[in-house]
Amino acid sequence: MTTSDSPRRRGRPPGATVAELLDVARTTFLERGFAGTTMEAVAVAAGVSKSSLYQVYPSKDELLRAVVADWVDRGQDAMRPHVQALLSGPEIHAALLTFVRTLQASILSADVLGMRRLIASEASRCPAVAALYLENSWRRNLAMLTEVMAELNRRGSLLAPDPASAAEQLVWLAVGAALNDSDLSGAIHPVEAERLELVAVAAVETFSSRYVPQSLTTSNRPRQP
Amino acid sequence: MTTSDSPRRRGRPPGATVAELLDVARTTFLERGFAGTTMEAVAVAAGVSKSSLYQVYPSKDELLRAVVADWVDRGQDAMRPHVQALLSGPEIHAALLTFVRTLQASILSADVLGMRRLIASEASRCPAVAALYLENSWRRNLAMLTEVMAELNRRGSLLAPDPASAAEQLVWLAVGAALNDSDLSGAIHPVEAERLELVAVAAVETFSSRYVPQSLTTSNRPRQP
DNA sequence: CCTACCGATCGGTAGG
DNA sequence: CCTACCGATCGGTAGG
Repeated sequence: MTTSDSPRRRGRPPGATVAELLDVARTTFLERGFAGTTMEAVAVAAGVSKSSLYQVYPSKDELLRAVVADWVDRGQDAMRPHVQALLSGPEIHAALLTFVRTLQASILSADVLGMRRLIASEASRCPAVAALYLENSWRRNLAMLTEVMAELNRRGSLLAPDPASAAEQLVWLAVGAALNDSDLSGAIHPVEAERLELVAVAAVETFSSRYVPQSLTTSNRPRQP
Repeated sequence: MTTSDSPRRRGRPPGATVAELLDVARTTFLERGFAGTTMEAVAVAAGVSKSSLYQVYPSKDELLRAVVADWVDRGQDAMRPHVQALLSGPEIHAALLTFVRTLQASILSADVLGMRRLIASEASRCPAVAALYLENSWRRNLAMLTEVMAELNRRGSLLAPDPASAAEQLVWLAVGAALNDSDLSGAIHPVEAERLELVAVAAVETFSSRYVPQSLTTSNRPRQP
């Protein structure tokens, strides 16, 4: 009843608890899925009571939303340096291949695939959560890549009058098949590295055929595939 | 007690009921999702008792499996004529564009997107169901397209030493972005036809840059995109 | 005796 | 912060 109770005697600081809560919740969601995760399990794993958990996140859906928002936030700029690297390489073909490999490693990591599945599985029930990811992560990164495509176009390294289309094509050439396999598989089975590398090379080859000016390809790439 | 009771007085023939059951179940799953669908709702909608439903499908998972198996089965050859049409067209560029449009219309139809979401949402819990779709529908159609790519290669209409890679690239250029949007959206919102057509044209353009021999493109397609 | 079906209800669990 | 508990729901089953 009194307000004079010392706050420090009642558990950990809320700030630390919130971060820990989101981490524990994310892990549990990834391991057991949304439906398979109980609020009690999250509370126990985080070392708090169910009541406390509900005081911070008034519903299971709100907890999911917070987990996704936090995750999107923390990964906000993870892709930027790799996209920017496309501008610094002396040779466009090699830079593209490096970028595609990085793109594959990022999008097809167990963590990202798991979050993607979690989000997709609840997309019909929680459209706002899915939209959060689609807008603030996927489209944000795609816009970043589009910007760089436009800059490469200005420099004459690419002939891509529609940089947004070029960016999308590169992404889907690079990860479409593997992403589909993941979405339609039970387990997160990392694609074999060997096959992935073949896909990466083929993606860059096809992308270059369309967008890299002949003058740049002939000198660096044998004409016969 | 007597065996002279006429069987026809006791309910519909099981065969007809099974087909109706699967249809009702599929519709309900698509409308409410797997978790949102109760066995009772399916039974009621089909006009049978829950007990009867359980006698045919001993569990909800088995019902899902049967729905997917039936759906995959019935759509088994839907793609074949469109893939084959790639061989009969006099001009490869036009044939490719027609095919890509058909591919988009098929994969991005409300029905197929809905089933895909249903399957993907339960993929971690029912890997066998997801595998059923991945193998007997997705990969089957892709193998069909690969065969045709190989034939086009033999005829000299394409220069695709790796027809499987070419087939995959065409598919992902055509539907990657839209499929991703659908997987990460709450509702089945058909992509705007205008944007989809732009994607189709761009997909064929990029695919052709890599795989259609120069001799075939220069005569039919203006060099400047 | 059998098959197909129904009304009723159980045990167990989840969010809150 | 915890224990105890609620109203509701659902997959699956048994008696007739």
